[in-house]
Amino acid sequence: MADPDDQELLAYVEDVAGLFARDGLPLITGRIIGWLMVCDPPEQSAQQIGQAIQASKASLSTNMRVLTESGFVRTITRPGDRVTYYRIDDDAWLQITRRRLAALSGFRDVTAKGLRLLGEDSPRARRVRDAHEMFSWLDRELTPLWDRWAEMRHKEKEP
Amino acid sequence: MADPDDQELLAYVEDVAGLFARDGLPLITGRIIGWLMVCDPPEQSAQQIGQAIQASKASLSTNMRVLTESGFVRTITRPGDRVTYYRIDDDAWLQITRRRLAALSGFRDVTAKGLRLLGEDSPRARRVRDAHEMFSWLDRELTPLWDRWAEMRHKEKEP
DNA sequence: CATCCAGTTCATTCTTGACTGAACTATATG
DNA sequence: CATATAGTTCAGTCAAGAATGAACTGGATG
Repeated sequence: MADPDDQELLAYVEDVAGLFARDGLPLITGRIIGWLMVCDPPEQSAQQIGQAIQASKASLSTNMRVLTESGFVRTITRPGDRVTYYRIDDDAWLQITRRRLAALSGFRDVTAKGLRLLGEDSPRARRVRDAHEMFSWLDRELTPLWDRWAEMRHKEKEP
Repeated sequence: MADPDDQELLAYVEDVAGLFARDGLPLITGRIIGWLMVCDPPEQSAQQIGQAIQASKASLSTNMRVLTESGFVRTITRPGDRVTYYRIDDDAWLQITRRRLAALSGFRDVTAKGLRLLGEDSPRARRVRDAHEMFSWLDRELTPLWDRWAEMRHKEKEP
């Protein structure tokens, strides 16, 4: 438990990668995130990551760029050291989740457009109208939802 | 507005298809849903759908099966008529959204597994632990969230 | 300056799965 | 019964994009 063997660790990394793969993300991207969640130390060079998950330098380069640009992974550099180290952002999962939920705004926008196209009150627009009401409601729920999370987190730190 | 021209309609169908494509769903699947949201009448045969969105009989057959099996589309049949008509389910978007949110339970399960692997209280598990707390909390929020939706909907019908 | 190596870029390979045509099954109609 | 057509199935085609090897860039070191 203090030191889980590599095989278990890698199996777990595959589990994490599987989560992302279901949403169409490349396996390697998911593996990197999975590895950065459990590796020791938390900071790893591209080479270390590549060895752990068996991926090429080129793949690492591409994927690390995507992950850092999207804010899920942070880079650590030291003067006099060409090597860049990567660490999962503390809020990576929060951000992933928030973005997934925020994507629902896209649905609401499309239903809104549909209403304009068919006429807000036309009988033909009923299907679009029903969906639009649901997405609008959900969107309004999301802000207070994340407010509650922030509040809860705040309380935990100062009990 | 009463009768939007075909070009606008098809452009809109592509918008809807785009929403689904972002999650890795085939374009045709999204087009079918999009078309069934705006078509007149709401019931359409596979042939009608195929003509509208320019897809083959074979594609229609496969996709209609997937969509009906997952409960997003309902079939309508009439005695003495070999043709099956399809209609979008009234709760299709609700179901799609609920399933998307429910998928977050998968994340929670994986973080739970991670904690068992690394040891709940070990410093090394901190990253997984933080994520697990967030997903657990979110999962607990979802039930009351959908309860509120049911309640709101109920009130609308009986003011 | 020469060397070494981290990291990037790009052309290429390869896998995956969406989509279709065509053959086939089954049901309604004259 | 013969015909026409709705719907299924399946082998084959094709495109998208994930992953890589190899060539290249640039900073650190002796």
